[in-house]
Amino acid sequence: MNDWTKRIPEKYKDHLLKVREQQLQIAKKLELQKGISLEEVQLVAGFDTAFDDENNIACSAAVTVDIETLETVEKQFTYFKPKIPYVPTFLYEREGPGYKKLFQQIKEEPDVLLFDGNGILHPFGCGLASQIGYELKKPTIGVAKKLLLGTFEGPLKEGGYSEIIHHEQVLGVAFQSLPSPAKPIFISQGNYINLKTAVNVVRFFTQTQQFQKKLPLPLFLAHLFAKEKLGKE
DNA sequence: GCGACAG
DNA sequence: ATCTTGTCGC
Repeated sequence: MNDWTKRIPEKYKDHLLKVREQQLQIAKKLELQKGISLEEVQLVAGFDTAFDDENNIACSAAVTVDIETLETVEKQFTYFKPKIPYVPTFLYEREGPGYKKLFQQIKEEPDVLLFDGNGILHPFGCGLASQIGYELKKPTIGVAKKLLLGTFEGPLKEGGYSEIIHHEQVLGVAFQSLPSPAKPIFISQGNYINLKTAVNVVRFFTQTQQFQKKLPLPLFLAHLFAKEKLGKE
């Protein structure tokens, strides 16, 4: 049995243990069977955050891309002060405030939101993407660069994928978006979307470009934009 | 038994 | 996440 409470700083323990309860409650209410279908997806927004610990400031950015034309239709950003440090399994507590503020600034309603991190691929079934999808009532997908938990059959060939299993449950998919030396990315459902659609959306945005990228285009662009607005090209 | 641990 | 040079491979 893993103990995910051991790395919680004493200072934040009271608060984070309450958040843990919320995660467990939200996990039960997620819509993961039906939700949006690929045909209904037109605008996809990628969200990412860059940090400047020196000045205790962070910048969250969102870039919305049209799935048909691959054109950027909107870019937004906002600054905010992180309230807690990064604690494994509580990423939402650190980056969530920036995303909620940012979402309100978006004018053209996206159909799907992509986040750096996990959805249900989380020890309590409720990662960053799921928590936000629940609060905003929007279809969301989590895309992580490192595996938080679970196992999958590898090695993967370029373009190949494999289910991520944990406690005999399929919690996501490992997808080899780039050739061999590179590690795969880990896709999981946030809310209001099924795994198949989530994987198709991410795959689409990593392959339909002239230059292959590890992360789906909206996330790649949001990452650049957030860093740019923090003055750290 | 200890430790792993999204960004 | 972020700090950063050289270095390996196609």
